[in-house]
Amino acid sequence: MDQQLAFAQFGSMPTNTQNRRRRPQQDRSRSTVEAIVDAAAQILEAQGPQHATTNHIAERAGVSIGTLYQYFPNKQALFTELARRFIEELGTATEESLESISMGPMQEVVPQFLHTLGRLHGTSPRLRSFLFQQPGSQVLMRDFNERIEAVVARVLARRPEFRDGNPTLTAQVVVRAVDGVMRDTTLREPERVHERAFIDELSRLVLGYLMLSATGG
Amino acid sequence: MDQQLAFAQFGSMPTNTQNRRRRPQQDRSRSTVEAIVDAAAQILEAQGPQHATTNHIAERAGVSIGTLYQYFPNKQALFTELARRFIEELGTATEESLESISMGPMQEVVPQFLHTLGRLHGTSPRLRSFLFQQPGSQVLMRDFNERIEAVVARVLARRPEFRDGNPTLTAQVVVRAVDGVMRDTTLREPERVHERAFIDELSRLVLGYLMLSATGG
Amino acid sequence: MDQQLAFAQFGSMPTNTQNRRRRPQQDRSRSTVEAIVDAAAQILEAQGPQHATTNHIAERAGVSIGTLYQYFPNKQALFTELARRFIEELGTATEESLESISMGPMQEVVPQFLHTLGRLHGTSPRLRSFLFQQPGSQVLMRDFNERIEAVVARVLARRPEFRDGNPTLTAQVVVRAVDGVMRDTTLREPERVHERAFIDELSRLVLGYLMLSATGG
Amino acid sequence: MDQQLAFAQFGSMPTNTQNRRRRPQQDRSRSTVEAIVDAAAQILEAQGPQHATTNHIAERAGVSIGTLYQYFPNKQALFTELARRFIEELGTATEESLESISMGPMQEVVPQFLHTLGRLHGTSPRLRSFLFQQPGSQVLMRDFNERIEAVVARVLARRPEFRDGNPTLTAQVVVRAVDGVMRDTTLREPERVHERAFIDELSRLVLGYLMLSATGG
DNA sequence: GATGAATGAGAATTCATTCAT
DNA sequence: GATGAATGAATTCTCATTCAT
Repeated sequence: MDQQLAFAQFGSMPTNTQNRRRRPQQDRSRSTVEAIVDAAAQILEAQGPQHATTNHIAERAGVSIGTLYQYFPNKQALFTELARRFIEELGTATEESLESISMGPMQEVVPQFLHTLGRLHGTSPRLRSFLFQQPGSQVLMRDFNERIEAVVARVLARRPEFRDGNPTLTAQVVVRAVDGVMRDTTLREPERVHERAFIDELSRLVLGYLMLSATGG
Repeated sequence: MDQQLAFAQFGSMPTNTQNRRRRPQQDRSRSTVEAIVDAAAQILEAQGPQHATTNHIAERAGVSIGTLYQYFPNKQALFTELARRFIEELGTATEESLESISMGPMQEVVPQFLHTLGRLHGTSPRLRSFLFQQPGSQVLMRDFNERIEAVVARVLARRPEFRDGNPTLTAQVVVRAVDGVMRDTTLREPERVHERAFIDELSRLVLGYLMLSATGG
Repeated sequence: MDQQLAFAQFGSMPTNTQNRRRRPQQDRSRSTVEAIVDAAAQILEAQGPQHATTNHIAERAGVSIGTLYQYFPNKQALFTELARRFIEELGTATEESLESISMGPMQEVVPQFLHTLGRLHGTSPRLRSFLFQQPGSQVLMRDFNERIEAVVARVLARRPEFRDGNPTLTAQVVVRAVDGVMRDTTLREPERVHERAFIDELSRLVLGYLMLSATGG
Repeated sequence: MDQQLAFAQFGSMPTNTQNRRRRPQQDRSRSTVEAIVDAAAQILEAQGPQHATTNHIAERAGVSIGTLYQYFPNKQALFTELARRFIEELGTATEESLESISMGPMQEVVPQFLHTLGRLHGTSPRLRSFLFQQPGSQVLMRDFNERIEAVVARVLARRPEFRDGNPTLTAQVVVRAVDGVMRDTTLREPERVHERAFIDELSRLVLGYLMLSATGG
């Protein structure tokens, strides 16, 4: 009932996290917003969109429906904020993992990266799927993917093997392909995402492609 | 308004009646069912799920709401039937394209196949996305993907290069990766799916992987 | 499924039963009406009013909905006809039983009568209750009860003990009291209606009253 | 329009919330529930079940349809609550009348009691008939009748004349017989229930039976 | 006469949103 | 700020009835 949403664990919100010195009232209302957004995320993940009614969300958040509308002009705005946070956190977490493992030999780096990605993907598959379905989440998704693709492109560009390739395009294809396999697999066979065999096979996909791309195809 | 839904062009298929309230006994009612399912598909694709109310669907189909409920016990059953048809047709079309192009050299076969897949994917992206989201479509999706993966595996197995590999696993990864890239790209940059550069890059992904897999990784 | 409705067994319809010489067509349509009315009775008794939709009735009767409307202008008319038949048959059966046992000593006559009444009451309690609830069945019910009350009054009047009483009033009270006990008991403890102890107790009720009434109260 | 339903005058009673969606927490909502239940009772009594639609009930209660559903999960639950209240109030009123008049001579007590019962019965005959028809009201009815029968049995047991009889059985028959006569008569000739002649005749029925039962039949 | 596909008014119910307290 | 009672438009679904074949 009170479990924090899993995706929230990958780090705290970066949105104006610095220099915050709030008065108690603000703290209270801050945590109210938090509670509402978390409640929405929980319900979406655990019970699906049909159950994510504003009344249900408010109840789960432990506030009245009136309070919910004090902070969000309408339901859509709540989902949009949730999407924003979700992507923000997922993006940050992904970037961090990526940066931290980027300089070893490809044969090691790739599986490590995929393993991390699997963990991130496995976190809230239904929520993720729902948010990416939302009207207007195109933009968010684009931003998110561009962010990830940019990191990957940067990582590739740093490597001598890719001096002659097109890191941007390569990154796009890699990220989307991995994303696709992960998403499908997460929804259909959630456990497999963490299995060694799965990671290895996916690594082969990426490595094969990178090798081809490195040499200019 | 009256444009036939694209996916319907791949030919009709046998009709299971599981989710049907009444089996049509006259020609008139057969085309009525068709009209209803088509209307649902059109609205879903063009306007999204929010607009796919039973009344709207009936109206678009040119029948009364009562008629709709004569053939479907509830809204969900209509969507289930739509999903069944969609997947059936998409599956058949995919299989056919695949089989017909399967024996040339890899460097030619793969782009051809991807081109076809791009066309099929581009057909009804929102509808597709919606249907795959539906409760219970897990099963349909699994069946569909297994079907495609089976054809790909069969094609691979026929090739001498893959004598030593694991065609089933390879097929799974290829199909899902391609599916993922296609899906993402279709939703975000629909035109790109048909561009030469995109197809070529995706071909590189597949070819690189296949080469690695063929030699046993 | 095809069992004739129990209430129909107490004798055939007296409505223009004589001199009938129908052509086959007429016979066929006669039995169609029969089938429809019976189907309605069966559904009402076995499944309750909620399930007695015109479509369901027609289906059970083995005819199309169109045919039903060929014979009855609307649903209400069907129920009215059913009520007419029900009461007609129940009335006739009751009268016959009553007349046939009327001249023995009271201590024997009354239990016999009550036993018969119990059998008649037990026949179709839900149907009976429903029909008597129908708008416009007031009249039918009044007629029916008056008919029964008239027979009872006649029977009483024939007896020397009641020479000084008011047989009409007495009959009214007896019939309604017995009817009330029967109805309650039939609905709540259907088996008891046929039990000796129940009949005996009810007999005491009637006999006590008749004795008081006979002597002028 | 705004006349309080007669049966409501017997005093309020404890409220069980089993069939309630939300328990009123403010005074406002308590009276809202009251208004809804009363409106249902009024419509049922005055216009019959066909007119007792949820929209009509809400309108008559002066609230929106949404408010109705805030307190009752569905229409049936509203009727169940109404039945509960009706029976509760009728039961209490009956018990009170009974207890208060129980020790005089039979010839006086019985008519008094019947007069009271007539008044209670005359209150809402259609509503009563409808409620007792409802699925699941078997239980309520059984409880109600057992309650009344228990009081009558207790009253009888206190009397020396019945020392040798079976007060429980006797009470059952008396209560059901009176109930039956009352019910029939209320529906068919509502005014008669209050007439002296009717009460006297019914008294004779009861007295005759009690005399027979007292002496052991 | 019979059929059954089609109709559509109307009923139940939901849920995002408002607003008096 | 917070509450929760109230709102009512919108949605799903039913079923008596019609009518072309």
